Amino acid sequence: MASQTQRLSGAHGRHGKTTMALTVPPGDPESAVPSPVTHLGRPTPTAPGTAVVPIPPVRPVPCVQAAPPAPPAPSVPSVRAAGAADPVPGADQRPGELLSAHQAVICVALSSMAVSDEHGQLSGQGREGFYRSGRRLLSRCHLRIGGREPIAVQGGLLTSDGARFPGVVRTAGGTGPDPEITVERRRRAARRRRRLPSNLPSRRHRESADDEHREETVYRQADDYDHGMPPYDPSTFPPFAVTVDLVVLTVRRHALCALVVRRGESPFQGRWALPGGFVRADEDLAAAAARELVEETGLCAHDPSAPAVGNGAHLEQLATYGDPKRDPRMRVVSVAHLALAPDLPAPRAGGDAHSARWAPVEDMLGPEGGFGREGEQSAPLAFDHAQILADGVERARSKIEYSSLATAFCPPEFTVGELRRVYEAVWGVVLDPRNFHRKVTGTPGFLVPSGGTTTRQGGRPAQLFRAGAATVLNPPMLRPEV
Amino acid sequence: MASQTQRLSGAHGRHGKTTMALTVPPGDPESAVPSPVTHLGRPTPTAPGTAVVPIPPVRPVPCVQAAPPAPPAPSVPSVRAAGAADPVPGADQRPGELLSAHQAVICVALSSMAVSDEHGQLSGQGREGFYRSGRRLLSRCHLRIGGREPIAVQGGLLTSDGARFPGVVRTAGGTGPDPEITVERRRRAARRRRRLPSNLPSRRHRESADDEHREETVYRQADDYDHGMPPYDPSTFPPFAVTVDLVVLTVRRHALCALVVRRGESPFQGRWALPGGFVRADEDLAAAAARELVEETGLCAHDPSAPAVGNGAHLEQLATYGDPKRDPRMRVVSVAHLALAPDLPAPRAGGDAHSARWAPVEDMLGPEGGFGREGEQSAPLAFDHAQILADGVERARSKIEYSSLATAFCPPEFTVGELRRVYEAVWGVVLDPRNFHRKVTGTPGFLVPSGGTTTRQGGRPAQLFRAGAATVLNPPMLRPEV
DNA sequence: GTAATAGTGTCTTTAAGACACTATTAC
DNA sequence: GTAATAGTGTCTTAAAGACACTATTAC
Repeated sequence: MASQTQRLSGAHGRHGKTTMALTVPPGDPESAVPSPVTHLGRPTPTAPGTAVVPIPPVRPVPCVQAAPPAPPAPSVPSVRAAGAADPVPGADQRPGELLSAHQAVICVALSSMAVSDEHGQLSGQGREGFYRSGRRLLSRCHLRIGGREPIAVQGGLLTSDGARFPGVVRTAGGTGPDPEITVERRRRAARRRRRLPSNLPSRRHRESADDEHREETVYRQADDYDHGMPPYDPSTFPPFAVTVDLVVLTVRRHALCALVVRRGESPFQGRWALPGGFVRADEDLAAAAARELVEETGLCAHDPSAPAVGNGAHLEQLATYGDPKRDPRMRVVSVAHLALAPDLPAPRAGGDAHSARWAPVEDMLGPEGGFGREGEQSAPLAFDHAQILADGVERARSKIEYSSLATAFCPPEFTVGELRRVYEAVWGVVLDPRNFHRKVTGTPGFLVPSGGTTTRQGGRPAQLFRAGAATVLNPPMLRPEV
Repeated sequence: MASQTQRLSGAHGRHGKTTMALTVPPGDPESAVPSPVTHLGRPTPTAPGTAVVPIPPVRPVPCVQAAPPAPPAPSVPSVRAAGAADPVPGADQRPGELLSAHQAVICVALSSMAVSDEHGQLSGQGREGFYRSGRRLLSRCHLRIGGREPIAVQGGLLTSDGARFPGVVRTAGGTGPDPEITVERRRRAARRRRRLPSNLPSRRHRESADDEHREETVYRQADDYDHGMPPYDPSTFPPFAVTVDLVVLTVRRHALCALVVRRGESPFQGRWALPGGFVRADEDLAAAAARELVEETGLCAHDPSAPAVGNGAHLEQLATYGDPKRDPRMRVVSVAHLALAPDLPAPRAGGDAHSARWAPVEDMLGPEGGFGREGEQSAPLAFDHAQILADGVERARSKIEYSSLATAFCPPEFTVGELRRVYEAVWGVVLDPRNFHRKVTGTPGFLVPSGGTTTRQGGRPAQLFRAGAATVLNPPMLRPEV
């Protein structure tokens, strides 16, 4: 491994200028050879224009040289600020020793940059801090509270121009496991339009800002934290991905079916899954679900305030699933939505018949995923999608009891018998046609006659209806015992 | 402004070694002066050990020197890989010219680092790429599809050791606004335990991995995107913060009340808000809600599978709110939960009576937030919390119709009259005591007599009951018309 | 005693469950 | 004709609404 020595920058450019740069050997003949991967900094100590230094042991990070001139300290009420270049207790700073660039942690967003030690903590020691346009904007403010300096707990970049330096202070008589005061310095560069998520939930704060920075110090009493919970600062919010998953239900051939797509990649490669995708940066959750619905089925979700018209589908939020282990790759929180659609010709999914289908929910929710029709074995759904599907089916089953949502499974015009078959398919029961007819035609606003009749189901011509303005069924449609 | 010239690194350390380092003038006397902010690289061209270079115009980033020796290209099926050091068309690479360190964008996590241009895009040009232990792990693979090179669209670091280089290819006859094929190279460093979120939702992929890297190329046909939607790659998932908000309801003095806390900071400083907080990295959503509930009220949420025992509160997920503008600071998706609690002595909230209280929901859900008792004006709740509260109240109102959840508002032992007053407070109606008594005592499993009696409500001694095993009420408790 | 709540019983009304019967089509 | 579905009407039963009446306590 080349990890014990590293070639670092310091290559001299034109005009004798020196720059922060990763070293690349000049004129390497292999550089013109087609190669998809360029390894930089391999151990070639004899290459011209480069130099190799051993990696310093570990943190703390020593300061390269003395600190540059500094502006006067911003006034912080009730806090005495010590010099930033004060040697931090416990830090074996050895001035003059150089820091390995790859030993340090450097965090940047756009044309700003933050440098911390290898553990990702910003303590303000050495060169750590936040840089922009060549100026260190955020560095540590030394605080003394009652003559004591807080013990640094964790440092972190909040955004591209904001950082957080928390610490804790123990008073002399403290005996419990928790420190009595938590102190945070929050610093951010001014002159940015973007607001910072610096201190979302804390309750007390004091502020001090000068022309170039905004700085806040937050004090938390230990009794803010009950039951011995360790102080947790929410501004170090962990990275989440937010997705929407869709439970799209329809009634096909007297069976309740759900739309599933086949996964092309691991994990769960080849398994069926619910359709879904990531929520975009400026997209509402419902909009993301509607977009996915359009992409997968071509259905437009109609506004829930308007009655069902056209071939719009009903779409509502179902529940949110956020088990930390639900996706083995990363933390994904999925906001599941439920869509109820009339019988559609066929799933689209890029024209690939193997990648999407309507699957009877009965086949997917049995023990161990059950078996499909014609004996085709169907593995359980990917991720926790079986649970999401089960929750969606149960929501649909209960919701058609007390709402007029069953019409969302029907075409714009339908007969009483067709609506009854929807109830029978969703609930998995048989209903008395005469009592059902009395119920639905006797509930005001549930169905409105459209005038026509049809014999598409055979038998005597049946009246055609449209969904009425009523959305709730009171008294509800009673679901028979199983 | 000092932005036109920058002091850059190149300070010589001991032993003549040179390192990538941000410049700090040696031995600056002011460095020992107490100062909370250290500005680095201020325009002091005469400072020893430093050099100043003008910022190069803009991107593309020129390569400093020629590329180092490169390993053989990993085999990628159906793709012809060109050399990474090939001059990229359109890049006015001027070897020998030095790059301003602050012109470049550097993205790093832990002891890895990625370097891109100032626009945050990783194109593989120049020194751009992903570095770890001094080796460039991720760089651009030049692809040619049908003799054409994809047009780079966007580059981005996926995680600390994974990057993505998408591009699009137009065929000769393409006329529509969308490119016909989207190509992505996804590269990640091997030998890390952490799984990568490289390609969550795409369906087709081919892979090639060597010992040091994992690389994937993803092709998407244009017909994957319906209705002229632009290609959107979900692996560039935007940063979301995920929180839980709590609608904690109780019945106090014949009124349905919710727990609210006063915000100490902007936005909505001084306004009341629902309690809540960030979901931790390895925490389930329900666990986060239960933790917040304990922190705010001291109540333990009991397992929903077990019947109500002790002073545990009922806790269930309510809905998720993710409007992009719901928090002016950043994108926050909040998973709201509903908790039903018996009447508690007082909110805790660090002992500060001004920072938390039980507020009647009637006062908060009226038009414009309404007014509190005793004429105290109460501003509308912060953020979209009024909507969340309204949804939570409606959930509670409907759920006690068909479930035994109303007992969650009661102490462990309660009388029929106390339970009736819960229904009356939640629904805001008056119920006939005799019919109510017949209903609740006649529903099997709803109430079980505990044997004792009480006269705490005055009048004739009333039997004490506990909540029974039944969770659903069938037929439901009918809610009178308003 | 009054006033309050607790509890039982009766009558009425609503609406669901069960089912007999007729109507209209396809074949 | 048979077989299917569509639709109406009747009887029974479950359960809610309304309310008279008694029971037991505090004061």
